Amino acid sequence: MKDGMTIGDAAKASGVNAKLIRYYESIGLIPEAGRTASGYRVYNDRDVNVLRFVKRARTLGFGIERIQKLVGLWQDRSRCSSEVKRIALQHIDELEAKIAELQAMRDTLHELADACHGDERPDCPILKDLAS
Amino acid sequence: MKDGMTIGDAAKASGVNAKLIRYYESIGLIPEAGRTASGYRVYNDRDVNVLRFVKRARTLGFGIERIQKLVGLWQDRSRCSSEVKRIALQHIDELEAKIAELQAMRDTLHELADACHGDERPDCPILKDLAS
DNA sequence: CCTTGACCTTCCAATCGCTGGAAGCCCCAT
DNA sequence: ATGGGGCTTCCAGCGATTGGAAGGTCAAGG
Repeated sequence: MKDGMTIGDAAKASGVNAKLIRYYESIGLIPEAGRTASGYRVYNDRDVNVLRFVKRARTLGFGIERIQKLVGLWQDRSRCSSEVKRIALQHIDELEAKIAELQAMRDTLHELADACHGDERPDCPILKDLAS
Repeated sequence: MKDGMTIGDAAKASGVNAKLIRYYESIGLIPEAGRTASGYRVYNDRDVNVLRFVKRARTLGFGIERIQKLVGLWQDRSRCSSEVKRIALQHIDELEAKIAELQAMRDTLHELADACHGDERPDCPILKDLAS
């Protein structure tokens, strides 16, 4: 094999660890790797690029299913960028929703914590709120 | 039983559904409920208050383990409010971290989406970024 | 009294995206 | 040939639910 690497090499080259590469294969996110005669998976630079794509997409918070679509579009030279953008905007919406949810939690807690003396006395607005 | 309700009644009264109440019991978040002769769980108003407390704490994003501590403090009349506040502040820190992470994702994606024409052409900065 | 239907019980499985471990094979260097 | 690393598979767990299946119980109506 000229271009072939083991899963460990592909892991180093892509930044996706070997365990996770196998997992991605098992769920069909990436295609089944080729094998040596003794059963070792074999990867090439193209495979590593796919892994890097996946890793970057995960970093941006995309779920596996959406990444599958994105990989498909990436490899489809006749794709419409509108399709990609649609997926991105949908994901942004979900991020916004989650952010708003967490901010609401933080704001409420912040108010409660501000109102709490935080000393040796048992009186506590935080617990009062939770018990209400 | 004067004060006893079934799990369904406790669910309605607390807003925590029956399945979840059983789950909370199974993991030890709430104590084991009493039982009727035929094996039905029995709840009283005090139990419902605990369930409401748990529900409110979940709404604020606290994890189960921390809620366990909060319930303990709530029921400990000699608690220090500082202990409660410490837990709340810790949780706020974690919320902040998560918010920042999601915002970073959103901001990056927002920039990419802005740069993407979103039309029938295949050229797409979003995919370019992911492939980089 | 019997049936019906709504409730209750337990247990098992799936979600999402990993991560860890166990048991066993392969490959290379000493 | 022996050791140690890397590879293989499979199984299990994380957190916090949710769903379903299979079966027991209860109250009301015919």
